[in-house]
Amino acid sequence: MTNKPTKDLTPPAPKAAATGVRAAPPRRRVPGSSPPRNLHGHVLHELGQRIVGGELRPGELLPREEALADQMQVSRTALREAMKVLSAKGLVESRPKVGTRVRDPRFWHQLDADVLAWRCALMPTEDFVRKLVEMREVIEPAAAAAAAVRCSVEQLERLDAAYAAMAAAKDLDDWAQADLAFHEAVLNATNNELMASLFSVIETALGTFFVLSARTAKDFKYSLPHHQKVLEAIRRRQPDAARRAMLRMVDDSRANIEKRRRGAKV
Amino acid sequence: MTNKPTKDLTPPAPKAAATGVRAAPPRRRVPGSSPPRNLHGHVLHELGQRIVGGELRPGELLPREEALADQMQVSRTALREAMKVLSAKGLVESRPKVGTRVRDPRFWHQLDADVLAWRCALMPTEDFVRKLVEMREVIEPAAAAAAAVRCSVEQLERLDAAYAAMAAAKDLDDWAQADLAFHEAVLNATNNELMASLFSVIETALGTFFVLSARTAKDFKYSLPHHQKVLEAIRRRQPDAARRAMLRMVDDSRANIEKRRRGAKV
DNA sequence: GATTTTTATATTGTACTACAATATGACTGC
DNA sequence: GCAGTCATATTGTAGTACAATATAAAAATC
Repeated sequence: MTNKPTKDLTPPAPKAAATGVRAAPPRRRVPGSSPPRNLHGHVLHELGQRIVGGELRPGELLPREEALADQMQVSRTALREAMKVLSAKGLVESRPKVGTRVRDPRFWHQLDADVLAWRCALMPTEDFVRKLVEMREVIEPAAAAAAAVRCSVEQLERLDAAYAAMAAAKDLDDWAQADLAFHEAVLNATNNELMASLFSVIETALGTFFVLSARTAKDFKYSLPHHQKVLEAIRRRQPDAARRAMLRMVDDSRANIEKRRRGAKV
Repeated sequence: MTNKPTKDLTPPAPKAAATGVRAAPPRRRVPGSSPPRNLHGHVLHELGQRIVGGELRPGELLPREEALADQMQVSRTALREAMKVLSAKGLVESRPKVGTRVRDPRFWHQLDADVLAWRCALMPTEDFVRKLVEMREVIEPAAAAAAAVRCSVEQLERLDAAYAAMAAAKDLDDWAQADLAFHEAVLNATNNELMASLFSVIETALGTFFVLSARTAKDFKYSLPHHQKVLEAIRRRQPDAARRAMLRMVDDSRANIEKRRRGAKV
């Protein structure tokens, strides 16, 4: 577990110091987070993806700040601001004299939107998809039930609007956007901001599903009836019906994803 | 919604620049997070608590970095490192020329351990406790069921150890520590790190409960049988029994907290 | 020779300065 | 009245210097 200070950490950006613009790394477009326009944002993403992606392994000691800043072609100031954020997400730990170490995944803030997005930067593993689905099965039926009990008329209107947008969707992109809005509206309708903050997980799960099902883009509206049942149960203030309808939706989605996986073994 | 640059933001620390040590703010000891030893850690906590505690209101424009750094008696460098973390937690948003603004609570990362701890820095509201309990009702029964299906022998041993520590607890502190370990062990036993990351919520909920029940510290072991039922159900690989037992435990805990609240209206 | 104490040293932590980038708002011209 | 231009305030970035800290080597002591 010795350090390798000579390991290549240089980002793909081919010294674009003149323009100040850095070339985007050739990675998949991640759903949730918009590409950073700040320098420390770039550094943050770069290091975050390398750590979560496994390129930088847990326990590994990063080069010292000055060297790392040089390799990344940024100032130590910018690097440190990125490091503080990585540290806040539980990915690294810095101590004087000893250096900055990648922490064990046990300490990572797995529900953080960036961490989730970085996990999906590469094609997500079957195991990770399973875990995402499990989270959906736990969260969304409960949220639907709570929404049926407590949602306001404004929140119901937002649900209606999202459903209408899904019904009117002309392509997969439209559908994906409206679908996301629907599930976010359900979480918000619980009037529990802790529940609503779990949207990062749902968003990642749905985004992954959309990517996996992208090649068979036809029949993307197949789950519309499921959504309608959830909506109607919430409107009628029937928590149990809402829970069951949502659970059916998620289970159906899981079955669908497993079928696709078996079909076109990536 | 105009800015008030003269608003007092000076921390309680009475210019302890000579020693470098800052006086601890007279706030409640928060359960999860250890007091920061770094300067930007202090600044982070200070600003975080003020924002989450409502002293700095959403939409409000903070003083510019130089002025704020002066008021906090730290360098702009340290202040900015704290700001980046606050920004990563969704609490503030900085833009050139316009300044740093406190964001709407809708954007706060409510599941972040620090944000949760800051919400509990003041006495938590009844509403917040209700939301915490709702989260427990959703998360923990599902986790217990998943643990019954998938937990390993090592994980079961950790559960056993935590239960033994609870049974052997001599005072409320011992009990609280072991109780926390038990619930963490259940989450870990799901073998789903996303589920395990929800421990910050459980920790906050249990911590709040301990504080609320501190004055009636006798009979703190009353929930031991509940824990035993959960443990045995997991050991016997009975997910439904585990789910029901855990749900009973949480509901019992909720009833208990409501009774205390009605009794000693704070 | 083993153990404790001291010292050296490498790395992060903090402060300060200077300047670049950027978005707002006022000003100008039409 | 409206579009375009420019001044300006604030954050963003870079660089330097030094303080604090923890490891490891070295020295002193038993």
